[in-house]
Amino acid sequence: MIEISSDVIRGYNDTMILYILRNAPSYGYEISKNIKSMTEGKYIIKETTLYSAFTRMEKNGFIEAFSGEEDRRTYYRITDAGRKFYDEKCDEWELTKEVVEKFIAKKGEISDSTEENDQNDQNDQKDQNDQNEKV
Amino acid sequence: MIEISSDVIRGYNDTMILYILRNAPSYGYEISKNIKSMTEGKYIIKETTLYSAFTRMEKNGFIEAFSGEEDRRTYYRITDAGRKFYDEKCDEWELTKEVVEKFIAKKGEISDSTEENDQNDQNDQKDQNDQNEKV
DNA sequence: TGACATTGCAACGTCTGTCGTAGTACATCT
DNA sequence: AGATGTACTACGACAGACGTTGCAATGTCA
Repeated sequence: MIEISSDVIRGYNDTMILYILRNAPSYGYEISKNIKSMTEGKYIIKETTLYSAFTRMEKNGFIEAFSGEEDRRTYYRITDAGRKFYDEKCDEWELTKEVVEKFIAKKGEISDSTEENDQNDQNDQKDQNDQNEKV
Repeated sequence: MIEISSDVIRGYNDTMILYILRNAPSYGYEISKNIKSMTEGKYIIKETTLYSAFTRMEKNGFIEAFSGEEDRRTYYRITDAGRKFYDEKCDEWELTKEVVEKFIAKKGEISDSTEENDQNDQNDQKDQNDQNEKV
């Protein structure tokens, strides 16, 4: 069973939380359940990760805390700055995906000759850099 | 200009390095140039990040160091364990992508009514969890 | 009624990958 | 001779994630 390591998801926990808060204010436990169900159990955010994300994002002005009137929960709502940050993270994700996927071998796509071609491509690009860009 | 934050790419620097070493042994400077040219300058790995990745991956048995005979460079080659680790990282990437993209708003896809529907979907799933999974 | 699970949160310390800064040494170019 | 490029190494700081613990209210089931 493949597991998502914390290093990989790092930097996107905030984005996930903000995604949920974009629709409606919520609180810790509900958000964690939402993340779990939305990913069909593939990703379960740790409690400490979640609550420390709240503290951090409140400090950064991305979310605001308020108390529920009929319960003892601490609710959070997203701010305009939070929406802006979320949008930027979405753009960043597209770029990250593009970059990382250049280094990912899709299953069934690799043959020996293909690998050799890949290597040649890399060298070609490197040589171009040496000549043109003076890296 | 969007920049890729280190938190986001964290956990994939090793994968990028291993991708290059899968084709042929290489050394620090060449690898960093390869990463830059392969991503068209969109991602430039920091020297310290690169060399600390070498140390870590050698300790983990994913790569092996050897000296170039005609130069003073330290070359690295990938091991079988390194290839296995790389393959696992590729599988993990597919899963990570699937998970993260559930929380990413694609441009032009969002309307007010759609957002409300999203919210309803989340609540439906949450309620199902409450009843079935006893989260 | 009593035991146990769930809900909801806070505090504390640790770990790890990244990165800023700095330094060394040799080569090449102008 | 000085600037720039190549090829590393060492050190320390930082930040996000997470393990652990604790605690209090509520729900559930026997």
